Amino acid sequence: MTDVLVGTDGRPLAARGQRTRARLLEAAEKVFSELGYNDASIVKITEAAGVGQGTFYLYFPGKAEIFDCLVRDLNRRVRRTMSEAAEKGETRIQAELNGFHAFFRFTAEHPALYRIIRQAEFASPETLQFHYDRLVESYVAALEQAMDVGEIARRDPEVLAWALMGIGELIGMRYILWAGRDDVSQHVLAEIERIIRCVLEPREE
Amino acid sequence: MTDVLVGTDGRPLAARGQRTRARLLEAAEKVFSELGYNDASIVKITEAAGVGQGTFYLYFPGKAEIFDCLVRDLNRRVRRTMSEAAEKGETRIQAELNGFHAFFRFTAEHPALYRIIRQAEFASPETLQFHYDRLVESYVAALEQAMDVGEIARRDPEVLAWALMGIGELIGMRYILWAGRDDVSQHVLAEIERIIRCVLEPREE
Amino acid sequence: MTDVLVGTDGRPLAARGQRTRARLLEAAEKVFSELGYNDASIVKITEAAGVGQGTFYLYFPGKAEIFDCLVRDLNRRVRRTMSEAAEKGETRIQAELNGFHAFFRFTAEHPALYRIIRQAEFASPETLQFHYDRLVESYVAALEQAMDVGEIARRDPEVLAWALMGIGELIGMRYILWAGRDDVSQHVLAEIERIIRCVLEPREE
Amino acid sequence: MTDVLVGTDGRPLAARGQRTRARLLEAAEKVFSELGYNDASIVKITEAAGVGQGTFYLYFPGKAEIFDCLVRDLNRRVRRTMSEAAEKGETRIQAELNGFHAFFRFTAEHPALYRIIRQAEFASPETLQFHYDRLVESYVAALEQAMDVGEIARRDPEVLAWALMGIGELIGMRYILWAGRDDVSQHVLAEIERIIRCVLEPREE
DNA sequence: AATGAATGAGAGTTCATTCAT
DNA sequence: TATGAATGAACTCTCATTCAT
Repeated sequence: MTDVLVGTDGRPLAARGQRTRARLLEAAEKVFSELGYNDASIVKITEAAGVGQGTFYLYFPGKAEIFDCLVRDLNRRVRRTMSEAAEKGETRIQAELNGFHAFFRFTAEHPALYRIIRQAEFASPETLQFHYDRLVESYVAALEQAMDVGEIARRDPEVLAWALMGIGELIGMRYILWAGRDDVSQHVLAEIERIIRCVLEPREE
Repeated sequence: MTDVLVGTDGRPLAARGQRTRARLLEAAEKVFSELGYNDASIVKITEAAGVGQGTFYLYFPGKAEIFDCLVRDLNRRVRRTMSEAAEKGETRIQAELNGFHAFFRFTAEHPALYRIIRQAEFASPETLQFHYDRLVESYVAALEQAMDVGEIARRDPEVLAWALMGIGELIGMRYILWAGRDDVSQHVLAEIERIIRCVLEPREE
Repeated sequence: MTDVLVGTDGRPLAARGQRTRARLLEAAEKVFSELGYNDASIVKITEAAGVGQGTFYLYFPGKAEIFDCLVRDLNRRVRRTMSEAAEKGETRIQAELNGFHAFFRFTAEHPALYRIIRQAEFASPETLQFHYDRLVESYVAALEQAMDVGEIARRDPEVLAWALMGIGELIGMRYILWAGRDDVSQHVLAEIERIIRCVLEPREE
Repeated sequence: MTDVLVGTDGRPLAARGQRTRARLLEAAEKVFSELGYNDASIVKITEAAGVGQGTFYLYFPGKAEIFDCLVRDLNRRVRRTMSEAAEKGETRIQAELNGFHAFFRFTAEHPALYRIIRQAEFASPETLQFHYDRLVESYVAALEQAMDVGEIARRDPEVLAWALMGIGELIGMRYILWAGRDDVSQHVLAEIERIIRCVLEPREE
């Protein structure tokens, strides 16, 4: 049930058009993640994609729109990756830990997600909110379910979701992006696990 | 024991000069926080400060430098605010909770800190790291001390510090910045407190 | 066997591009010669060429480069003009005199060459040297040949070349540029001829 | 019979003022000769002179005026130097040769003369003409006198003067300025002497 | 479906000059 | 007599976007 792809003029894209569009998106991820939103330029994207400057505007109305498109795409992928990893967890807590780990690996493979997102604040605020909101949505659904069956402590699931995302985000930033690593170390992973367990495990209070 | 302020030419500033420099910094905070690093321009800053364009360059070599200056300034202030609040806590955990709350209030008063920092990734990466590193430093010192006296659970203090900062950052972003509020609600504050307590309280494992 | 013209991006120019480039060069000659290197500005050049400001940078990386290009172009033309004129001389001395005269006429038609060159000292020293060196080169070749066959007095051809150029330069400046004339008067031409003859004619010493 | 020095306001200068003015002129010669007219700036001149920016305008109405003043000053000095050297010549031709040599030495000591003059074309055209005209004047007087007594060949003294200046100018530029030397080599000097002799010596034609 | 030449608003920056002190 | 903070016009250059081909 994939949406049908259309060009700027609203008409659906033939096979060739779809390929060009895909090339542009791929180039955009590369350029945006290397240069950031502002220093990325249409020329650089089209050059990286190997198409003419004007061609860009056949597929995207402008810089902001291809950026949005890219972020939504990355968001979809990170959520799919996380939920797939979570499904393999036997307990709900294990599932969350798996999701966390999947998030770190995705971050390592797509530094773009980070680098881009963090400057979307002004470039495209709705997109930034969209990104976080969708992640929270996924989290909340899983957390509520686990709370209902008593596998994790009962709290406001939304606040909890934002807190967990915050942990993931700064740990990923510090120990993957800035460390230039492919994954967080076993040590950090273990520490994170202990923290997450403390937060989630039900306990007599 | 304040550093002596100097102009671009290296000469110390007279009273009038110091006032102008302060006006520029104030204007810069406003402009950067409203428009973001990239859309902020020297003209806009000087207009907001009510000085001529050329005047800017008597005090700062360029946009990047006034940005750095501003971030360092805000960083100093947020850390001071947090540690002052922490000092009033009777237990160490209470101290951390106070610090968190102070952080939220500072965020509400200086949305600039957030909005600006989050997009410094490309504009001024060292400044971004400087900001987080100094915050972590402060955290780590306090956490280690508390661990030593057994007031909080023993963990890797650095990982813990990043995790706590992550929580503070996204909660502040969601419940203050995006909510346009002056403080987080009692409810959110209470939830956060429970989470922080879980993370910090020593327990038999 | 003309070099293929390329734009700033390194790609060869289509017909339309070549026309625009030529318009810019023509405009640059006009603007540079009227205003001088320093007071000439890209805006003025593009206005004179009837193109947008940005267009300039599709063809030249900057002011210095279009200047260089122009000087090299003029240099090529003045040397061609001089050597064509020289070829019609029956004796070698007559050839040199013809060359001189051609130089004066060229000067009258392209005051730019003068006005521009004389202030390239700081703006573009290599270009200044290039101009004189190539002229000297042409002179030296001709003078050496004539010395070999004994048609002119034997001397250090390089020193002689610089001396002759000096004569041509200041005479052209004084009696054409400053006089605002199309050519030097018969009288001045005759005087110059006598001087040149003295310098070149072989004599028993 | 020195002119009385006045400030911008027209009032004559006291001893202190004269010293400041002299310091400014000295600094200007240095800055102009190193940087050229256009890249020289008032700030640089006042810094080099060790005075405040505003002080400049107490002595000179602007950049163009101090430039003029400097050129006139240098012109006076080069002419004095040349005529003093010439006076020591026993024959008139020897006198001219001495003058030439003095000119080369002056050039070596004051590269400013050259570097500055060559770009005065647009910055201050009258000053450029003034410079050459005064030099020609000196030449013409000497040449006419020598022609009258038959020591040198009779020609149009003005054309001859310009030709001689041209020789001196380009030789000086090439063999002193560009060569970065203190004087022209013996070889070049000898060659120049032969050329000058050819031009000046009376001969049966 | 694709091109790339052309545009012009707006960016950061410099500097001759003024003027209150 | 001397200062240096302040100015603003003008500069070079970039880039998202348009449009004729």
